[in-house]
Amino acid sequence: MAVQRGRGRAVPSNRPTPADAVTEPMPAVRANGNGHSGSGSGTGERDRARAIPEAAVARLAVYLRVLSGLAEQGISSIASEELSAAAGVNSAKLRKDLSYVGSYGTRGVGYEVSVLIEEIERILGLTRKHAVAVVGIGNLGHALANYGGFPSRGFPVVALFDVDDDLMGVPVGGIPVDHIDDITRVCADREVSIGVVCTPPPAAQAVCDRLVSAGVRCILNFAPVVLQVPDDVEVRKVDLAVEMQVLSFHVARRADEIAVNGNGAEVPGVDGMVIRR
Amino acid sequence: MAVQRGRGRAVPSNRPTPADAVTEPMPAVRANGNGHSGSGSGTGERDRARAIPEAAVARLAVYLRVLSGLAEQGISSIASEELSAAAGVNSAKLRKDLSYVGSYGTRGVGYEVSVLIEEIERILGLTRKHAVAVVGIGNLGHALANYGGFPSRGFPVVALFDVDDDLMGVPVGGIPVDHIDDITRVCADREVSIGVVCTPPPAAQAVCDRLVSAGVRCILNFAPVVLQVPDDVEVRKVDLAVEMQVLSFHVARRADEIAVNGNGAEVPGVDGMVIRR
DNA sequence: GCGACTTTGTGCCTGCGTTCACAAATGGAT
DNA sequence: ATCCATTTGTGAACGCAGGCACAAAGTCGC
Repeated sequence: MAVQRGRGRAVPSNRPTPADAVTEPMPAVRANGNGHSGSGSGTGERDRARAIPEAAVARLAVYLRVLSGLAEQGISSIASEELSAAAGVNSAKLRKDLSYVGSYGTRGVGYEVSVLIEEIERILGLTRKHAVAVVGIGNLGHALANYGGFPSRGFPVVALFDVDDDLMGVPVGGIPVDHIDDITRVCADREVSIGVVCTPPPAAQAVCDRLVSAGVRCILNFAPVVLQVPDDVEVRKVDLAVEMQVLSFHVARRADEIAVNGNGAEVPGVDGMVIRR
Repeated sequence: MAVQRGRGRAVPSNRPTPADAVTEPMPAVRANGNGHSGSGSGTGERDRARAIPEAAVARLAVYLRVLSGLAEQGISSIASEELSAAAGVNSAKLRKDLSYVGSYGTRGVGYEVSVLIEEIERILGLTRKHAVAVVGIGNLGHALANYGGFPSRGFPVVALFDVDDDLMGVPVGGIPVDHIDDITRVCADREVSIGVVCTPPPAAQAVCDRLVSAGVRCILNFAPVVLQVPDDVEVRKVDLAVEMQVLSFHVARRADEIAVNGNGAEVPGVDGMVIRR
């Protein structure tokens, strides 16, 4: 998509760069004030180089999907430039991301699709299946239970929970709904490793607590509340209202800019990106 | 953890400060948050205070929800410390985020809930409603059409589209489904400003293109593909598979850590990346 | 009216993630 | 066998975001 960012930096950046910054050895106590949500993890300690940036992990998942598509098309080899375009990222970033996984490219040639798929799956822990439990079988819960994208990617939905007596035993997407009170037993029996919270906001924290005490250590939260969990539990949050509001912000910003530009002299020297339309 | 980070700063290297370095504070032109579509943009332009970091915008939406809850409980005033705890962030970060909105706090007291709600809504552009169109009325589309969280927050769903003839005219969540071929007319009539893509992957790009040519400038994409759009269109992506895979990564990492710790012998020197399997 | 106390707003520092740019590695051509 | 074209892998620079700590600013009690 275009965006010719050709000569990005106009003018040989003066900016002498105060290189002097001989910053001290740096104590590096690595506090980690926590701050769950997001990477949480941290827990510095002897974390050594193992650290793959959270953002990179998310992109690896995207690369993986693109690669799967390529494999289906019978493409067996690809260069970073092309792969990065398909994934919508900068090629240098792609190469660096892949370097976290290992060195599986061939200079002058590119990467072998099958190898990359294998290695990324290994890093993402997709070599084994992760049983998923969905809690809260409302609109969204229904949709997720029926969502084909999960099982096909190694995330079989093995349990559904709710409190509504009318739902008990009713199969949704092939799985009968269990009562939330049985969550501990059922999760243990079916070896659930990921819990998905789709309950109304007021119930979310309680449900989360029960999942945690049932041994679930990874939670995907769709409820618009901030879940409090122990340090060893990983929470990812998908908040539709927030997504919409961020879009709303951009609508508003855009409207403002148009108002400004429409009025008067446009600032010169703008590097493209004018937006007007 | 603990790690009392008491009086940390031990004599910071007294940088002589080469006066020249008077580099402006630089507001930073914040454009297009969502990854791709780089558009590095040139360094700060004269972009008044309108530059709010994307991450801060997302958090403002969270604060807003918390504040709404407080208002319902009849709480009229709150300090940053308490509000930040409820939102799950550091209090300094909260104050900084709010400072992007303006100075509406009272030192020694805190913030008035109603004022904050009003100002955040203003910044996020929530003072006017944003009509939403959902394309692809499958499991997820159904769920979204019925999702009560949207209308109640200023995002009325006003149109539904699909290609399935059996769905035409069928009301879902009170709105009859229209054919995708009518998208331009319907979107114009109902002044749709946000499009939500819930189609199968192969159809997503085409649907996106049609939304764009229908004048929609903000898109929320649930399809697992990277949408290509013009620079003036804002796309946010929610990718369930990626979320799951990130969780999977953490499951794997955790398992490794336990294995390593349990074993003891940690490979020395190796470039980290232990993981082997 | 004044001093003690509380809480905001923000300058500064630190660290992370992104990008640049180039050396190293490899295949193919001569 | 050597050279050239190509593409990877990564050291280093850069810029943004996060967090601390403190001055400013306001409240409350006396």
